[in-house]
Amino acid sequence: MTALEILKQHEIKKTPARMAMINVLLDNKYPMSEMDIKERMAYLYDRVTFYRNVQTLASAGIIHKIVADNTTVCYALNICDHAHNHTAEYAHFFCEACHAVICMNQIKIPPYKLPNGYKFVDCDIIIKGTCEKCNL
Amino acid sequence: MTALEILKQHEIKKTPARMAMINVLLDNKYPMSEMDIKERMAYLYDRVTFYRNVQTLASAGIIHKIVADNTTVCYALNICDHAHNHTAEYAHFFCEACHAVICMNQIKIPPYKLPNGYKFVDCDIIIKGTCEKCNL
DNA sequence: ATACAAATGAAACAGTGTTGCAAAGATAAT
DNA sequence: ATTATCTTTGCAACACTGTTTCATTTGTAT
Repeated sequence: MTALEILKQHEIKKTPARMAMINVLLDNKYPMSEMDIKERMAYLYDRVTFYRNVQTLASAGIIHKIVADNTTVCYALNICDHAHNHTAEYAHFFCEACHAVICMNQIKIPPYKLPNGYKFVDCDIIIKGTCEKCNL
Repeated sequence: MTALEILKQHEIKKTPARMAMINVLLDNKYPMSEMDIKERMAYLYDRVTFYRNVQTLASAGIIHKIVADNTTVCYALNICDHAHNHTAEYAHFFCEACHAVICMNQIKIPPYKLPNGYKFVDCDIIIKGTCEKCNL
């Protein structure tokens, strides 16, 4: 999937800022922070445009936001090799040592039973600890 | 449990700022944001002191931080009516309409199996939706 | 009462996310 | 091709969150 194909498939207009953003995310396997993305977008980067496109791409289902911690927010493409099911959701791992955010494909979000009157929309699971590399 | 008893039990020095903070949390059942707490602490409030005491009280196990969303962070006492087990952890519900953060005692965090090499420390589950009151 | 360590408050700063507005770019119709 | 329209962009300005530094104050044990 190229950035252009992704945009066309979701009927979102192709703009340089969006193309650059998606391409940066395509080039990296792991979820990236605003800073990570900014560093790789160079002159095409404007913070307001970035946040507006985060909104646009997220509500189109192209990317999702991962809040690992209130000071660590990452963005990742919704392309999962292992499933085409866009509604399936997964836990994320946050390494407290290197601050990497990693998608835990193995850990799916179960169907929680909320008390009467509550409506479920979404669920985020953040598992904190130390990652493979940091445990060596 | 009074604020003083809580501090003594954890061998944390009694100071006006800490007493006020714990008392505000004792008076409210639901997790509170910095703003919520500030509004109820009046002249005793200084932001730096607040954040330092969040650290102190959290690492002593008196309070815990709940990151409902990157722009919604709440703090709550670790007093659970239903259990003395401090290591047990629960999911939290975040109402997208009124932004209330509610402890879901019913939903415990299961023992997730991480891939080899990963070390588990902690886990946060945030369930998003709309609450009782907002669904009326 | 004193002495020492811990806690506080103020100023300054960095990062994140938003709003308003004018300019630029894309789209469609004539 | 030209105009009209709508979307997107980029900039300035702002609000909020969280941290660092440092001088001063306070708590507590003796």
